Amino acid sequence: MSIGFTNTITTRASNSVLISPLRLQPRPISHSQKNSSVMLQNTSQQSPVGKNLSGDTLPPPKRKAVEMADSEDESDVSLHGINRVSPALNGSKKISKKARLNRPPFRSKSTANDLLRQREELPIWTGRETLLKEICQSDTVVILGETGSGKTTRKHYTFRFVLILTDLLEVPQFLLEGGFAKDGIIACTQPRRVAATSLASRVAAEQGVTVGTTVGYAVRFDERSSPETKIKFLTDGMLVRELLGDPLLSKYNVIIVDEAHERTLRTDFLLASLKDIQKRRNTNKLIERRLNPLKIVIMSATLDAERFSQYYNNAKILNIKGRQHTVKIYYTAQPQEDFSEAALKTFFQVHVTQPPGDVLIFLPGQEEIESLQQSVRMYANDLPHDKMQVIVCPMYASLAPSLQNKAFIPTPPNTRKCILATNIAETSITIPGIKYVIDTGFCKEKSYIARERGSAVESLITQPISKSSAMQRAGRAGRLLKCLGQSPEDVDFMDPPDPDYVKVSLLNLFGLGALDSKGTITDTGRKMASLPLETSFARSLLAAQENGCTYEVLSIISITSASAKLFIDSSETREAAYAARQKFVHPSGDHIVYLNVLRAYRDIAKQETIRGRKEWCRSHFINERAIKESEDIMEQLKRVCEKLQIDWKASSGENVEPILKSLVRGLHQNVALLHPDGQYKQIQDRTAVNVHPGSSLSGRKVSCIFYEELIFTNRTYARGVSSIPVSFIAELPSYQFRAA
DNA sequence: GCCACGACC
Repeated sequence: MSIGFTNTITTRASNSVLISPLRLQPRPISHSQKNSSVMLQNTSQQSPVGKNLSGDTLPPPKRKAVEMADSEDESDVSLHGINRVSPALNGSKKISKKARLNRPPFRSKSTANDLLRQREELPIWTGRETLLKEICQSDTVVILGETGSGKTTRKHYTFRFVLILTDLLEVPQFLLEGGFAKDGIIACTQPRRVAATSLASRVAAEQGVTVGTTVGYAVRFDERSSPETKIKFLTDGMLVRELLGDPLLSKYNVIIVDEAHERTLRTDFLLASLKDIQKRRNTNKLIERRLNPLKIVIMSATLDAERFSQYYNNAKILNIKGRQHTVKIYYTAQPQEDFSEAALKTFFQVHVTQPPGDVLIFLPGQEEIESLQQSVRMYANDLPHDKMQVIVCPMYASLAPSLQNKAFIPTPPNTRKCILATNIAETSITIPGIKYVIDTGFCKEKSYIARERGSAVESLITQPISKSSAMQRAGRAGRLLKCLGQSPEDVDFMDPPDPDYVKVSLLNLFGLGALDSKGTITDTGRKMASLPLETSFARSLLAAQENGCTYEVLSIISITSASAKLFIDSSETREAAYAARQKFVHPSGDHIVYLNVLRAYRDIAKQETIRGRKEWCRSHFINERAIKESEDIMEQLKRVCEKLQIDWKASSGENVEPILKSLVRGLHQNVALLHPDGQYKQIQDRTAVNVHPGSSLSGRKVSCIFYEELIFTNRTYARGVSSIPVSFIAELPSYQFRAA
């Protein structure tokens, strides 16, 4: 194995196990490459799905099952067929350099007609009629894309790439072409924003329209749809939000729930709501009111399909077998100590030995991506001139959108794109032209551990549950009188949340004033549910309305709701950053610091150029992206406030008392008192908390603190901490619970 | 005297 750069990796290898040249093991996903087949078959009645998945022993198709020999050579591996430039290149393993250079940029070729021809070659097309017929006949259909023989997680990822991006993407278009959108919209929900937006662009291109016309999308802060929109991709959270305003989702004829197997609380809640809505809409009474029956299409990639089917009254399961070997996956022969280095080597091995095609590398996080990005660039520069160029595209959620887009830009001729992604791309990103996937295997393991740790933490778990049940209550309350007073225990979840957590969260909602003592939603609760915020901050905002400081509290909430951290923090710059931050400090603690930063930035923004703002942020170690995101959130919150007739302009000026009072109202459970032994103890259960060293209150002792969240590492740390007089908490319900 | 990552509204 000769890779010129192997010897030059020294620094990191010296203190880790030196990796001998990697033995690559290309493992096709499908166990039966040569004759992989397409099955579109109803399997729900007679045979359990599991049998079909476990091997090739599918029962003889009862209905219209279609089998098709795989006509594609294995080396033709374009997702969507996008990088299939000319038929001459198709399927040929060796592409001459000349041919590569002659490749036209594919964008000019990607007319809707070309795309249609490519689409028609997809396996799922052979089962198009069956699929439409089934959806026509049944209220609910479950589409299962099978994962092939082995079911390791890694294979699973790749499977999703292939099937969802090629075949399952056809489903909304079939429905459109099959007339399901004549007087209503076909919705397709996605768990992630980037999936919703990129799928919309892809389908728009295939339909030969621009995004926002027939094909559109809706995600937070970004909606591109119009009255003519027929296929709408949206995040599941967005659809839940629409539920609040339109409890029967009346403008939708079909709702496709993609990636249903991911089973977050949001999707579970959505699935339960859809089931309920379908029951209501598909009764005669409502048909009289001219509401179309609702069709539900569940797309799942796992054996969960059977459970989905049971949940929806034995809905039919359509089993799609697709070309599953269109992406090669490479593992290293042995587990690698230094996965970054292993990934680097593997990439260049692929690069110098394999035919054109882009490479996707999964890495655990931003840091690893940034470092690997540098390494790849460095080594790519040293490659002989007859090798392909390398373009490195980082891809992680907190990356600026413009930089993220780089990965979606078609790869120029004689070039290989190297996409470095976190598990943002794990499921449903549409990156055309990916041919090789290198999975360090690390991101999954890491996140698994994190999740275990997370689930041990009560406060982290109960939060989303409480939010969801608040919404659910609001959604139900909005429906009509008669649904009022339904308790969340009555909602027909596939897997009901742990009753203990439900109890805790209901108690919290009661403490926030969102529920009355009978468990009925209050006006306050209804308002809270219509704010796109955690329940705690939603309550803080309403308190701010009473206290006349909505502007300040909105600002603070916006900062804390942004995904990026406000302060840039790394061990090297920590001291400088600390010094720069001093000009924003306030004796009360972190929340007023946020406010001060935001105020300062807004002043700067008024007079400075974009470059000036950047420079200001840099010199103060402030993350401008966090500020921009928070200003986006603020704008959105302002609009919601206007709808709810909350005056967002009310300001308490320099008086911080009402601000802190409002914040602690929502965070009433996150309060700790200083005990004589010098430790802070939570008022609820008297367990000890420590102020996080990153907090401006670190090292100071004050009598009473409240905080945004607890982080459990070696010790229990409170982050986002402010000091308040003890008198502020006397009237808080949690304090009264404690006394009682 | 300090641990992530990712996702949604």
